Amino acid sequence: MIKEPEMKEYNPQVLEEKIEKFWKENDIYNKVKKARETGPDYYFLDGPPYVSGAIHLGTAWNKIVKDMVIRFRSMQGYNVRRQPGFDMHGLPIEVKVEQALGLKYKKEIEEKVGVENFIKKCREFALTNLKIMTEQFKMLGVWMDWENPYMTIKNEYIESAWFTLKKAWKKGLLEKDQRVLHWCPRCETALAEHEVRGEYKIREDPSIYVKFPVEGRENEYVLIWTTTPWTLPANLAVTVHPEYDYVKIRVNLEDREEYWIIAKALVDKVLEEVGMKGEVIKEYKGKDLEGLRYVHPFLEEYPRQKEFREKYEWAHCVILGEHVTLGEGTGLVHTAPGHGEEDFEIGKQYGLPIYSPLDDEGRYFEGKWKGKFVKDADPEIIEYLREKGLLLKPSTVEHKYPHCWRCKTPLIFRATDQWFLKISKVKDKIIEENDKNVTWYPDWVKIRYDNGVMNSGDWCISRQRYWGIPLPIWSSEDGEIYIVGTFRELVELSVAIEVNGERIELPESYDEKLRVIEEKLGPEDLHRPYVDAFVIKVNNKEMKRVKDVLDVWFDSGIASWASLDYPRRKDLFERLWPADFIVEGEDQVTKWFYSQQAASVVAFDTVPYRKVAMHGYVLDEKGDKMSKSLGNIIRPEEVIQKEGRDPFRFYMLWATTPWENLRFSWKGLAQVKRMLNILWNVYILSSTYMSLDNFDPTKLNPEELPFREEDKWILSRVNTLINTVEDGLESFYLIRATRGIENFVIEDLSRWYVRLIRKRLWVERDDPDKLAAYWTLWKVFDVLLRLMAPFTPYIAEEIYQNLIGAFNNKESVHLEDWPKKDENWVDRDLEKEMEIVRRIVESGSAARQKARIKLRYPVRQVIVETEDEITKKAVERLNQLLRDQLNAKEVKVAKVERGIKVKPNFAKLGPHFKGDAKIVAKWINEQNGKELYERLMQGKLKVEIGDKEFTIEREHIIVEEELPEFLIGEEFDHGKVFIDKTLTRELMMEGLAREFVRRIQEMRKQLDLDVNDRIMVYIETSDENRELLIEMLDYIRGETRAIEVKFEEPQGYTVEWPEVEAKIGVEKVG
RNA sequence: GGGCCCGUGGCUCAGCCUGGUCAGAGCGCCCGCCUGAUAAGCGGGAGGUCCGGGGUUCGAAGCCCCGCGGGCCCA
Repeated sequence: MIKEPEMKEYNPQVLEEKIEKFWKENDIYNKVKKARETGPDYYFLDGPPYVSGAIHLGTAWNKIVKDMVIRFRSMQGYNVRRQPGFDMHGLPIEVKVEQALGLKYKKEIEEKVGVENFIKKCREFALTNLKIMTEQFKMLGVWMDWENPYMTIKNEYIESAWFTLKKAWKKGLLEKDQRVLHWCPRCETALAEHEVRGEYKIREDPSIYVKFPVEGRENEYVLIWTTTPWTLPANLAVTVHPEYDYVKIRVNLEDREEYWIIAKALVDKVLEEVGMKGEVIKEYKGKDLEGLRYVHPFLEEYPRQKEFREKYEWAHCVILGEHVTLGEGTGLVHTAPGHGEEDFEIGKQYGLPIYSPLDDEGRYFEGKWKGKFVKDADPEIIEYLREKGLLLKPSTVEHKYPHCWRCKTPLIFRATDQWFLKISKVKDKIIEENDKNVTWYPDWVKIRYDNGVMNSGDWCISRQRYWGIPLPIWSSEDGEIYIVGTFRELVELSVAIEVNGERIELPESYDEKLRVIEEKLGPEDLHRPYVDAFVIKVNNKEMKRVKDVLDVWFDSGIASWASLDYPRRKDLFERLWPADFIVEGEDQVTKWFYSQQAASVVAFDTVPYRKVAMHGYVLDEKGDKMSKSLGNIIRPEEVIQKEGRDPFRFYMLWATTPWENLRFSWKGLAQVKRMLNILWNVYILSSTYMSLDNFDPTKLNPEELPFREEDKWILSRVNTLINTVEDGLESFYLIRATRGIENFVIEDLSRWYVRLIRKRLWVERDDPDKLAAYWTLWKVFDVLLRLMAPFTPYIAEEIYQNLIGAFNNKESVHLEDWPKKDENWVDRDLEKEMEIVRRIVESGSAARQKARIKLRYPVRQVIVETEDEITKKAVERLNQLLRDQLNAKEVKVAKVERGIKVKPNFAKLGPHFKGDAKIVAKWINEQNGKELYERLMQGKLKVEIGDKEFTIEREHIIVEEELPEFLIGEEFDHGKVFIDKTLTRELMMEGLAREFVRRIQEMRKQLDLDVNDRIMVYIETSDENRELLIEMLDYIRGETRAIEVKFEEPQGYTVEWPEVEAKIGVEKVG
């Protein structure tokens, strides 16, 4: 049974709390899951947010999208896997914990607190943040398995990573290699490409030109330029482009002449910068310079350089490289293979040593500046070069320089030993598999993605840190390695464990071993330092673990199978993998979308998801990023507290096409809230009447109900809406779904349908006409609430509970099936006609306004003038509706006869007839306008006026249409609408009666009477009014639920109404 | 420097794929209406070089090219 609604006003916060409670008490979430258990599987994979501790609008947007998709698919009947995930390892947490423990250097982790304690703190920190974030997500109404999230720190998960790496190893895709990488001297670890992305910041560095003396030639130099003087001790060559032109120039110094070798194109620029003059004396091609030897500036200071000079053929020589550009510098590039990517590559080609005299903290470990941090060495090196006379005009330059994404320390390039996944070998496979199996939303993201894949190199997966998945790589003294795939394998292969420097031999049998291990190391925990303790024996060689941990991006990259606990558990993987759908922000295109495909192709030779969608960023109202420094951060909690969860959710899916950035605007949110408020009002209206009449849709047979055209129309519209919403969701063009709903609620349902049926609802007794309207409203809600449930789960539930649930035998709207379009109700023509009718009503209202006739006063007729066939049909079929809405006694299609008024066009007459213009004008004014117009439309007209002959043309007159005075017209899309403003006595009577009714209603309201209360009405008014009203008393009684209307001294509640010259009294009866 | 995306009234955005009904909506502003959805609702009005410039076409906000500005990613 439909109850009178408890809350008359839409208050999201109160409503949402109530619904939360309802869901909780009745365990609706689990019932929804259970209801779909037998449906086809749908593997939704949550991209794991990093456990930073607080969600922001972007993360909220992300989860709202996901929740909507999950609810939608679930209603469609899928058994949706909805496990949330969290990314819990990695440097950010280490940095936070280091701060909390007051540690300044990496060393202190091992020396001061110990790895075990450190790991413990990291775990606690990650778990605490996970809890906080879970609560925040729940608060958004996101229905996921919060009790059972996947966590990258669990043993099962870690083992999954081991399994993957073992696969890579077996396929020859895991290699140790020396590589020049970004290195953070504070965190003392290498960083991968993707960790440096977006971390380039403007920074001021030295900019110097340095002269390298050419060996065996007096005063001759090759000229190089650098912004990292600290790399000069590691210089091993100078690279020139083989095809570019180079020159030797003679430069005059105070006491001598010098010869510099430099790129031809840069001569003027460099000379200007160093403030000298010179002349070209010789030209070369770059390739002619190959092999030219120079004297390294720090031969004495770095004895190793002397060794290199002797041992390597190409050391301290000019070499050739295609990567040289003429954008800046001298065209001769200082090359240090230990400190630059391209330097490294070209160095390898020429067989040069990879020299990098730095330790992990970025200090020289040998040479003149031994113990000095490189950036601190810069000024000293510059000064030293000056003393040696090798420096030219030092200055500084502002350029983009990469920084550590966690601690913001400037990074250095450094050659180190690292472990790599050889993605270069499977790149083509990634692109191919992606092409074959994955649908991208929107489709052009695929182009962006492919470009990203083609640009990426091998994946450096090792980090010299603690809080991460330990690399399962064990290595013997002579460098042989073995990759352990599971914990079981580790135990099986182990021969000893090392605890606190003490070696404990392990027994033979597996169970015995396990017992000893547990006794000495505690329960299984595949983190450091636990795993570091194992000594294994393979091929009769003892091996110890390589101390590195994994890049966190690898953690999330394996989520599609690791979250299923594969391979420790097989069934889920076999049933579900690959994932059906993932969706993340646009920064993930070359990150998570990529890391997953890369890891998956390595492990399984194919890609791990089928559909992938991308959304944008959340910006502030002005389009700026939200940041602490700008002070423009808006927290999700704040939004929810101020406006509510449903408005927030709907807004985020409504504000913009999902792949574009969303400018968060309170005004936009208010607009959405208003829409929901309107929906709420329609609900209040419906439920109030329905409860009063004990309406029960199950007791009616819709086939027997006398539906009016407007009923059929809104039922057609709501069925069409199913398509709109579904298409929007399927194509991830979410705004089409949300705007479709908004438009339906505001325009179709509230502004039009409710307006049309108002009077029918007010009728007493069980009028079939009223019941048809009830049933229609009810059906519209039945469909609409299901369509809205994924977007606004709370309000949909609240309305559903009262209006629908009891009759559908469902406990919650979220247990309902997604509605199916009922073609029987769809009537395209009717929808078109109604659209036209609305336009006609609008124009009719505008005409009324022009004529100053209030809607309360009926008009005799409305004439629609049109040539459009659909319009003609519409006026015919929807005639009653038009009459009601326009408050007209008759509405018809007809041609309005117009008079034609013709006036002389002086602007044309003057120049043409000169002095006679006035005579002609006078003549025109004397003619019958219509006749003259028609004759001129035929052609020119020769007339005699007085004794002269004139030729009059069409342009000499101005034609005005003259409407009958009683008509007021207004245009609409397909023609014109005319209001007949003739007022008859009958029309006056009706209008006046309605004026009185309105005022009596107003008084009922002031008295706070119930809809059912009966009243007595007393009217004191002018004789004319009384005379007009006397015939309308039945009508007035009916409208106001009055038992009697008397023209006598007002009694009871009495009000003066000067606008209608009346005093009215209202008295409640009974 | 490269790839992809975006640039429409004061504000937030549709429309662009499939060129042609005067370029749409909401908010804000101005003027009205309605009054048992009512601390709501409705109508009307003013307001736009559709980033700029070329081109294709009978016709371009829409298609193509070149710029400018913004975003993400890469270098």
